[in-house]
Amino acid sequence: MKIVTWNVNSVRARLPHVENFLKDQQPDVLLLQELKCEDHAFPGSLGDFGYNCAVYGQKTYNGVAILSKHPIEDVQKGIPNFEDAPARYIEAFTGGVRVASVYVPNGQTITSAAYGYKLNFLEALCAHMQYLLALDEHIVIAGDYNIAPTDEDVYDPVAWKNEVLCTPAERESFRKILYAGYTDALAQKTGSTPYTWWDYRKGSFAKDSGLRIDHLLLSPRASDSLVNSTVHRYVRGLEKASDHAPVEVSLKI
DNA sequence: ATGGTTGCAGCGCAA
Repeated sequence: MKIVTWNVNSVRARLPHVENFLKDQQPDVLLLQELKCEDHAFPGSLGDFGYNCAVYGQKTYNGVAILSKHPIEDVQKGIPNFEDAPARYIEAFTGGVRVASVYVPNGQTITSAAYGYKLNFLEALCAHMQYLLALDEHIVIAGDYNIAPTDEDVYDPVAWKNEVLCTPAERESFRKILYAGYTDALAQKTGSTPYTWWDYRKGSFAKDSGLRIDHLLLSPRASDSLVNSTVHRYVRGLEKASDHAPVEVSLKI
């Protein structure tokens, strides 16, 4: 069972890349973030590739979706018990796994209202993820968390010290989710750099100036079935690429 | 060099 998360930075602008990715990689489930379109504008062609689609769209900003080769059931849009107008969370049960596609707010700057909102969002997300653990299912909550969990996940930790994406409060929020019982599937990967996002500016990808901010968090049951995880870096190197690469886990289910 | 790039929308904002 292959599950992939990918912030596409506009699904319409990225349509050829998404189609090619589905054809080439054949994931069972593809979790998308930053659709930047409403439900009616979501490309219907993706269904033609053999995927069912659950879409929570929004005009211009945000938007998340679940694509699956398996039937999609029990769809939940938005984090329960969290008043949150932007389309940043969608959850469903598919192929024996409960999955969610989450787009955590960026946070802009530490002094902005957006930063406080980000921390509130993370608190609500953590509470809901804790609730889900009681179901004792295979669960994969994946997406753009907009947090680099440790200095190991940053190309220049000194330059990024206390910058948004790397602040102690954000990292504490992330650790709370792990302490609740989730496993960061990519955390123990060694070898090449683990980055998932490279800024469009300053030739960041060519210099591998990246951060690891896209994560797949696994419930204990899902973690026990984890076979492999990988970042599809080549996708970031394509013409007209998203600034995020797809990130994959394979589970033995 | 307080910059740089992208997407949406149609100007500045968010990232």
